[in-house]
Amino acid sequence: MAIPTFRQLEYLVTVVDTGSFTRAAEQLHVTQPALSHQMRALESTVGGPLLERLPRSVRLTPMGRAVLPHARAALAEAERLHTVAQRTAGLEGGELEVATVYSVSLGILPPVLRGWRRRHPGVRIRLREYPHADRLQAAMASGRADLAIGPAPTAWEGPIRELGVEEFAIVLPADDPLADRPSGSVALIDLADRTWVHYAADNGLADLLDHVCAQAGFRPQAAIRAEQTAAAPLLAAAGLGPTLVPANIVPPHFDGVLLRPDPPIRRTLTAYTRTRPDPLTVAFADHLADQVRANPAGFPAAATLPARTDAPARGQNLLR
Amino acid sequence: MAIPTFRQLEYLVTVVDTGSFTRAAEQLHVTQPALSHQMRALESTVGGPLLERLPRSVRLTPMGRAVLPHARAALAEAERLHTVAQRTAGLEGGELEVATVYSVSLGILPPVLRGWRRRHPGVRIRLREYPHADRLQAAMASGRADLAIGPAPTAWEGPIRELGVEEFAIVLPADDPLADRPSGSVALIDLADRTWVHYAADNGLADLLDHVCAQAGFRPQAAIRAEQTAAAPLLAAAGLGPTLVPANIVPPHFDGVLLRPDPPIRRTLTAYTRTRPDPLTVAFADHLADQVRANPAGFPAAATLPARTDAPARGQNLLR
DNA sequence: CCGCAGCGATAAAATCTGCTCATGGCAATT
DNA sequence: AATTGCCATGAGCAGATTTTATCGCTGCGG
Repeated sequence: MAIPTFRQLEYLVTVVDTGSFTRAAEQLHVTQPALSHQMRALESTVGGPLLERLPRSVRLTPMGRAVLPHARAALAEAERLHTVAQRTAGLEGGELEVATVYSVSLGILPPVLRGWRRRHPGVRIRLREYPHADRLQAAMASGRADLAIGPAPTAWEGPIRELGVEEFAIVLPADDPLADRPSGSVALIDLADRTWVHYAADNGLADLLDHVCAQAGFRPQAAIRAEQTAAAPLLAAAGLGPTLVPANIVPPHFDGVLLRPDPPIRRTLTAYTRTRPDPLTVAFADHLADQVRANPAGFPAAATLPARTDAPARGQNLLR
Repeated sequence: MAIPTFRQLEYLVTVVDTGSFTRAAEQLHVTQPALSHQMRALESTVGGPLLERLPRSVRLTPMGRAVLPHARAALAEAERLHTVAQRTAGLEGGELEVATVYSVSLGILPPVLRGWRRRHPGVRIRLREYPHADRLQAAMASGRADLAIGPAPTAWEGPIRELGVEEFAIVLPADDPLADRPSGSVALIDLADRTWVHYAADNGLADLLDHVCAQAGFRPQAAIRAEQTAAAPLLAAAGLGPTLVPANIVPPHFDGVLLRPDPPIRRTLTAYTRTRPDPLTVAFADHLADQVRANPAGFPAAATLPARTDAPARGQNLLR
């Protein structure tokens, strides 16, 4: 089955709309014989005459009348195709798939997404969350998202963009003996005999907590292992034990206390892709980097952090 | 603006559906480089990458995801276009525009259309009626319909197909002194002193009546000029005066009398087109000729003629 | 009636497009 | 390390599309 060309369909529609081969050829900036040829070719393709050539006009045959609306529709879809491509290239449309770890989607991402939505209301973001940076990296490697945001990947060959440093805090209840230290900081070793609000085994923060405590010379005993990252600071403030969280995921109206670990605990955040990213992904990464630079992921000023709920369900479309 | 080709869109869709360039190329019976080239060309046309090439798979970019549904839709329309063309060529679809004179649409055409509909239920007929054969011919010459049915056109260069002869009858009321002639015929001159049920000036039957009466040696006085062709036999049966009608337009349950004019008055009916007609028009004309040959437009057997109403409005879609 | 304008079809030449074959580079698997 | 899987790129060729030139037909106006 030979298929018509968009060119032929465009010729047909223009001949019908102008009422003549000659005027259609002018309008389309081709010569009349080219148009005549292509009309013949189209008629051969569909298996019958579409136009009756009258001395001073043309007229659709029954087959022509049946075919014309579909010719128009196909051309309209091609036009739409072009329009959505342009809109995506111009950051006015399209959908971006972003993958990240739980803590990032609680911390730095919400204000970033808010800013993005304000500037590019036509672009949708689809977010996928992973509990552990390793799983994020594996998903990204296997083609799961357009852009990953999280701790720097290991042995990654594609483009990596450094966003900044995420700073961690110790959370204690307000009435803890260490809560009102003038320095506002605490050495991990001073919490060695505490039972901790730890994290579920598959959460990357569990590894991090174990690692920094090991470096301080002790192994943290778990009072509870939080399944949801956002629950950890709340449980710690409630007195179940200290916990370690990225400072910027802590809610503003928080009845616990944040102390700086001494020495400080930081983690570099990056945005990375497999290959040279497409324009929309580049634009989003630029926006992300600008926002994080303007609002470093350190200790919160209370006024800058909005109220939070639990992490959104996986794959949920956050915007629009 | 460069436009994509259907081929390129087909390539895109197949790559996405098969998940690989190589398998898509196999499925489409082209080589992989051809496909690779065309994908590159398509991406250049739309202004950005549509596919991310992973080591063992491909993945749509945001722009690719935006574009894909429109690619599918355009291909679907091309397929529909082909389908409707085929259906029209196979007499299963399409719409035919038929032009005729009032008397034909009362007489020979209804059973023809009924038969056509039974055999080709998917084909629609659009009927246009004209009061006079000259107007029918003029309309046809100016491109008004696909096919004309009526008296043979004068000085016509296009294809003409003879259908047969339409026979005329004199209509009188049942109690007319001439009503029960054993011969069942009457010479026009015997009605010379009557006032007639004539036709409106623009009706071709007016010319015909005047012409045949002039040949018989008199000029018919009009008691009334019927605007609707179908009204004439009814008015004559009601006693307003004799009239002359194509025999086959007379209703079956008719309380008037039909007499054969002596000598007989006949008119050749034809189907004609401007140029060599398209397959659907040919098929309809064939059907028409067959039907008229099987049921000549002469004096009716009462059982074969259905009840009738007034002529349908112009341009009304008769079927479906 | 004739000349001219309007209009689409056809042929030949020029140009463009789409495909194949050959090959290279990279990643994954054995 | 060798092999397989997979896409990209370049060169060449055949077919498709367009342009230029011309013809034939119809309609219009003088």
